[in-house]
Amino acid sequence: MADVSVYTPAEVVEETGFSIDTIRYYEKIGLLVDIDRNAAGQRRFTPEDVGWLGLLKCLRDTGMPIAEMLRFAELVRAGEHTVADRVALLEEHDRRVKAQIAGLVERQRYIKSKISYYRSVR
Amino acid sequence: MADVSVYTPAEVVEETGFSIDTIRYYEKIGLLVDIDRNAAGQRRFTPEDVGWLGLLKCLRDTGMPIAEMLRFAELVRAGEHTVADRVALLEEHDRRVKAQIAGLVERQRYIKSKISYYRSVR
DNA sequence: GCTTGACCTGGAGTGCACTCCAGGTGGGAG
DNA sequence: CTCCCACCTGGAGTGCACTCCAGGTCAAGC
Repeated sequence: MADVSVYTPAEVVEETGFSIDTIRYYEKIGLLVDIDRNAAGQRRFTPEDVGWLGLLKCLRDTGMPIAEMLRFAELVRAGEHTVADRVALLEEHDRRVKAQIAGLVERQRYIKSKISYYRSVR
Repeated sequence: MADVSVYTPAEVVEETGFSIDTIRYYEKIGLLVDIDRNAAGQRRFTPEDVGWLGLLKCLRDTGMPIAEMLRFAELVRAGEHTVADRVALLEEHDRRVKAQIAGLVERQRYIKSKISYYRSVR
């Protein structure tokens, strides 16, 4: 029976929705550090790694550029004394997400009005 | 006194928020057709052109790929009998925008919870 | 009349975020 | 024992949507 607290690459792909190539890429650029390896050199992920990838996925899918995720990753690695900075970074991002949603809602109104217009002339 | 129903490239940039390079690029790939020229070969846009660019901006800013804007542009050019197809295309896009907003709202919750967590351990 | 600057063209270059590939290793199922 | 398959590496390639550049034209304000 497999150790449920260790994930193979395939399991992480399944779990996070990232492709294996993306995960390797993230490790290469330093978004992911200190990933365990088995004797054969294959990656073995902890639940913490999977959780971290989940957060990265959330940030990526809300439009955070990699450069900023990297800054965040460095804050996390730097230790507890950076918690305030992390909060600041996330709050800034949260504001951008809010603006993004507002913009989308606004534009959706325009699209809907266009649809109504087309319906009226059909 | 300038004719208010004719826009220079600079005015269109001001009006639409697109860069002049993007506008030329859109003309090159066929998102923009039959743009008037003055004697010197410079572009002169009509209010209709500006309106069309405004719609393109909305579609672009809600994530529609150029290939699909191109399909839409072709429908518009093909004439009145494509109105139903245009509605279908816009409705499909509208559903994607809706999903996008929902995803963003959901992820924003996660970001906010992360912020709360950091605040609690600070 | 001259300068300035907005505009033109074709084509090359950029930035981002992956994605793919060749060539190779190691371990478990049959 | 052999096959297969998941995995490995470094590095090249991709797709999208612009963005920039060199070299040139024209029109209007001073």
